[in-house]
Amino acid sequence: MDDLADLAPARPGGAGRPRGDTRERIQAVALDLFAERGYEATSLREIAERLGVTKAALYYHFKSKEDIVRSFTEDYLGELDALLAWGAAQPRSAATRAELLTRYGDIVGRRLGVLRFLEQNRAALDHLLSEHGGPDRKQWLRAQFEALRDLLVPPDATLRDQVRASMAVASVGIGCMHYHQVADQAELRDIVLEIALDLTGSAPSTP
Amino acid sequence: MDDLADLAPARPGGAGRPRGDTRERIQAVALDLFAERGYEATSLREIAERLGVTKAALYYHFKSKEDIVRSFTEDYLGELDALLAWGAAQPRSAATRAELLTRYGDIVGRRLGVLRFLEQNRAALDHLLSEHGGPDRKQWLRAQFEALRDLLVPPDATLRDQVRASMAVASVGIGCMHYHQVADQAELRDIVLEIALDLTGSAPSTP
DNA sequence: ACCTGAACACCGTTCAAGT
DNA sequence: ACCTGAACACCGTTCAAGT
Repeated sequence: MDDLADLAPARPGGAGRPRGDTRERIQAVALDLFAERGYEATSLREIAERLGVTKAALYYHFKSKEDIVRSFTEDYLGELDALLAWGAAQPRSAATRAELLTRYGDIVGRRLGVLRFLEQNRAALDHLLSEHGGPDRKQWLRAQFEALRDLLVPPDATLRDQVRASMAVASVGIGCMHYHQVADQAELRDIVLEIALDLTGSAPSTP
Repeated sequence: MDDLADLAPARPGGAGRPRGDTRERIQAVALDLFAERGYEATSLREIAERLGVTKAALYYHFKSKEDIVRSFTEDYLGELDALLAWGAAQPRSAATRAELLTRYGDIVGRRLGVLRFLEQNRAALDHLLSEHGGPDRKQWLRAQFEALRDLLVPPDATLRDQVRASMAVASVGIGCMHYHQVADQAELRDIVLEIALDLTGSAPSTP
């Protein structure tokens, strides 16, 4: 049920296994509470109490509340950046579009917990992610969203095609997230990609 | 600007307008800040300072911070409830679907500021709107979203058709909101509705 | 290395008191 | 009716101190 398995601490100190798993437990509890009740509405006291430590103890593992968020979002954001870089280097063909949407679905599908957190905390995020990437990183998520959309349409696309490309991107994210509890995730992926490809297929109005 | 006290009654019977417009100014400033920086991240001190009053003054006009939110969301939520009630009483035809999506677009288009606030503050909202409607009103927005979706598909619809209907609803909201700055809003409405109707049109797989 | 206790300024909320 | 000043418990954060 948790997708935090791949969040290794990457702590220095040679070959010694860091026996304290407190850091990872903080991440797991925080992602859970932040996604469910919201980032601002969740206090560090709640997180600490759930783990049986004091508030101050959290500050040994993370330098701030925002830092906890970064620790489980940066991987996702990095993968998205990589996808955008790859897409920018490809020809703007139908095959590229299909590949972009498929890979995007993979990234999203692998980190549904993080995506749910992002969706639920949009307002808090612009303020949170200002460190990631450049300096003027307000509206970060939106910028990434639009970058992906722009790879799906020619630079001079009509408003109609832009909107349709936007909805293609949104379909993948919203579809995977909203239906994350369905049994057959492979079927869901097919459905979502069919919608997304429909929307980016040129076919202006011919039946 | 002198002292001749206006002993005006200040309460002309029925729904008397309080001559001070402080209440509405609070609403406007709050909606603005809540949508931009987020509900939790915006303090009452900021709102009060912008209006040149003290924090405590806000509590004369609203009984809590949440109450300010309710004051500008209840109209929108009421209209949605009315639409759902209307839809539930209609036959589940293609004409009804088109009408539902069109009316939904009208409601959304008329209150983009509120919708933007709702989208940006999803996490805070479940906690906020627990008063509205019944007692167990957690996940309120989601419940309304799914109710609208369910009016667009038969009760035994396939997963594919359910997902497509979800995306139809989402298209209207996201499309209107994401492209709220475009000049020709009528054109946008047509584009968004075309997408939504495409997605709810039965056409299983025939091109 | 890992954590605590006490302190800091700030938050939403209340309330007696002013006009 | 409309607003203020001071108080309340809580928040994120810091830091000297403990093991």
